[in-house]
Amino acid sequence: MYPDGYTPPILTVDSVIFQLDGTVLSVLLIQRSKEPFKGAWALPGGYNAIGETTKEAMTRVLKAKGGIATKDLGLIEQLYTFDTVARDPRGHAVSVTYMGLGKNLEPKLNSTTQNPRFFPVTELPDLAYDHGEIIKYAHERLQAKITYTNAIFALLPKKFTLSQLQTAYEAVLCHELDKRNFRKKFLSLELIETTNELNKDGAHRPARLYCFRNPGLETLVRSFD
Amino acid sequence: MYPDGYTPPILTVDSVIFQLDGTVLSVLLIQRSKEPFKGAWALPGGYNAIGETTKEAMTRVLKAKGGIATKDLGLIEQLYTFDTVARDPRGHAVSVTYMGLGKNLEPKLNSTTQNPRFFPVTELPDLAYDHGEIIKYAHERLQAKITYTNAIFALLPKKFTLSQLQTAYEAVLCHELDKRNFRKKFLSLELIETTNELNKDGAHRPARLYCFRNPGLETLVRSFD
DNA sequence: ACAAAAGTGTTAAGAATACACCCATGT
DNA sequence: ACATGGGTGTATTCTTAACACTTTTGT
Repeated sequence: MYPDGYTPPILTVDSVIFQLDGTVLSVLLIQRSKEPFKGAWALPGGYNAIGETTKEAMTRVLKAKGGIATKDLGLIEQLYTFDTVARDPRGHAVSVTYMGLGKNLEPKLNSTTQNPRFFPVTELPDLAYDHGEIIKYAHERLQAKITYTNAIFALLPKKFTLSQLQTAYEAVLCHELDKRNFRKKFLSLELIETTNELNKDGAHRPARLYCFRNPGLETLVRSFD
Repeated sequence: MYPDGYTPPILTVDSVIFQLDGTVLSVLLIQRSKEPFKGAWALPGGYNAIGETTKEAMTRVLKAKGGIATKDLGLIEQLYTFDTVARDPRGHAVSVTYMGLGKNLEPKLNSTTQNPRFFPVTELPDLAYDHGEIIKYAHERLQAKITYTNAIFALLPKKFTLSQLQTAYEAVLCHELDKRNFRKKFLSLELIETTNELNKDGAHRPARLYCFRNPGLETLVRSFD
């Protein structure tokens, strides 16, 4: 099977799935059904077997344990590979982590899902393994990513108001932005354009809807914030 | 050994070691002594066995095949994990890659080194596997890294002139910078301070030597370039 | 009429860019 | 004296940051 005398460590994948819930950034967690850390909350993750890419394993595991289909995510990115020998009490496991961004995700429950639920990043329960560290790392990466790319699109509906856009930035960055400066700056980047539709949703002036010019990830000409 | 019916892929590590040779950025390659790709140039890399962290494996392999001690590197960073199932013709291998930065590295040859040599990044030979892609990725990461951190320190001697510093930036970024603007900007970041020593090295005015205030990696207050 | 969010401009400070000459040394 | 790289300043443009009121709608 393997070359002479070589035995590899276990390979696992873990996913950090973010979405916006109202004005806060949330992350998908599952509740472990087995030891170790039985009953504790954790990132959806599992084994990566030979013949399967890490992304395939991530897709399979995310569906099975978290009830989320990878194709419903707007952006997926490999984050980091965690491999402290001691991180899994069962033995040496190397975990390749991915970050996924989506919107209005609703875990579809089935016989293998493990109580998937979105938690605000500011109110996380106690977490299994080193998953708290992984989420922190993912959040920092996301904060950086939205300042030099248009990655925010993956957290928003196709058509959105400037207020929604600003709220998304504020949710990820965890601080407030000045409305006039935000709009001026963002519009000057020429990433979005107005549709001529209006969003009438309350007892106030309707808001214009915008959409991104290009569907994919782009690097900004001037970084943001 | 493993949980029920689970067999992991092979785990390998590969290192992209950069240093400056005069005014160009160079990368360490070895010449493969076995199939596949026998005789071709490649990044120093090898198996990562159970019980060994990826960083430990990287250290061991870099010494064995490349003749370079990890402790001689000024900065080491995990880059990305490459795992296209087809990337290694022998079968499914997942490679965790690291980037290392050093200065005046001289491979120490021994019975296991495989003809290690530094090649300018602009003049690479044909490379085994997907190592050309990996080097390109590492180079881009390094370019980004020196614009928002003081990572350049790892490519320079402890004391250096502003011209050496500028040359290092130019070598990594592959484009020229304006001398006056470079100096004004870099000094305003307050990362370096003057020693009162001079570098007398030729038939011209001696240059002041500077050093970094802090020994470790720092994020810049304003990003560079 | 009131509540609620949408939308809008100006000024001042700071940062980036473009650009050319004198200085100190060795030969 | 000349060749070589070291060292320096200013003017212009662009970017950021601070800041408050009017508009449009539903109730």
